[in-house]
Amino acid sequence: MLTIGTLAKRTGTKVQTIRYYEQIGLLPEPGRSAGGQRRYGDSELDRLSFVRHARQLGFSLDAIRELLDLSDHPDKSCAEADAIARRQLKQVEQRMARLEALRTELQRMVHECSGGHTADCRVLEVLRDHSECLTDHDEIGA
Amino acid sequence: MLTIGTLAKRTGTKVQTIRYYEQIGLLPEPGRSAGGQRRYGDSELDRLSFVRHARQLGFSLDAIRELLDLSDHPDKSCAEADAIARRQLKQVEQRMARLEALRTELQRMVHECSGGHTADCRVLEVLRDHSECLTDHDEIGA
DNA sequence: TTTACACCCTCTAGCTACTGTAGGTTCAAG
DNA sequence: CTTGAACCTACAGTAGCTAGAGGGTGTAAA
Repeated sequence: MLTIGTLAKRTGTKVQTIRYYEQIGLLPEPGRSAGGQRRYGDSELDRLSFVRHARQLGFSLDAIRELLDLSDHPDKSCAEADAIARRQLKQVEQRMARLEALRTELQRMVHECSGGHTADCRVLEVLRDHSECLTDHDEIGA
Repeated sequence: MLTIGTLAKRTGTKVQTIRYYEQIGLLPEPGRSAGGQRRYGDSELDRLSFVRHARQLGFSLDAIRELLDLSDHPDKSCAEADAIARRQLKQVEQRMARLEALRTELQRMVHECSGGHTADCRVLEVLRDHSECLTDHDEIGA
């Protein structure tokens, strides 16, 4: 039987995060000690590891909920899990493409800056004049 | 004199977002019509364009605040603006490296999935077994 | 002039995925 | 039996918006 702190250490999660996952129903309510403290077994350890690993791969908590549900029903078709993973892959690829454009523009800004006064700063100039920009006007926060 | 809606359209920003920027002090309080509606001029248009462009490049609102301040003081040294941009570039490069690792693992998951039942799903299996994983145990959400 | 309707106003709450704090209780070692 | 680390609940805060309620304004046509 593990305490919440031990579980946290084993999975690289903060204690609060574990309680949060329980609160939003991602982890089941665990057993308690006589004094009311949470006590975990191996199944909870596995489940939390699954969640953390999926988070590290960038899956949203909603996606993880679906994946957990699929994992709990071994007879269901694999297609759904596959679709979720493909969706995630696509998102990652889109983000990478977007970041690459950003990197290019940032590099340009930085390389062209000569280091004088802000009046002639290339960095600020580029930010001021959107017309020189390579990236377009759509989504922020890729 | 522009209404907030016009300003929003011209800069590709939502009306609410403009009011939000004003609220957190990123944009100055504009003049008002007799009836109390916001009216903007060209300087506000420029300032908002600057903000949006910087946001598109992934700068945080705090970083943008600094950049705006530098932009308002043409005699200051350019070094600070340069440092902010370099910091941002570094962050973008880190995120890209991280996403590349994710992409690799996601591709592996997806390619190895044969499409049967979830019991044998490669996607779920990889998530379950962290030891097969190439990415390490640190930050989430790169 | 009235009326229609798009647009504007403030205020508040909600989103994701946590993280931190306050004020108190439990557990295990010594 | 005492100490101190670890636990408990409950609530507030983070970034950067976004959405909704409930009402007021501005302008153009009838």
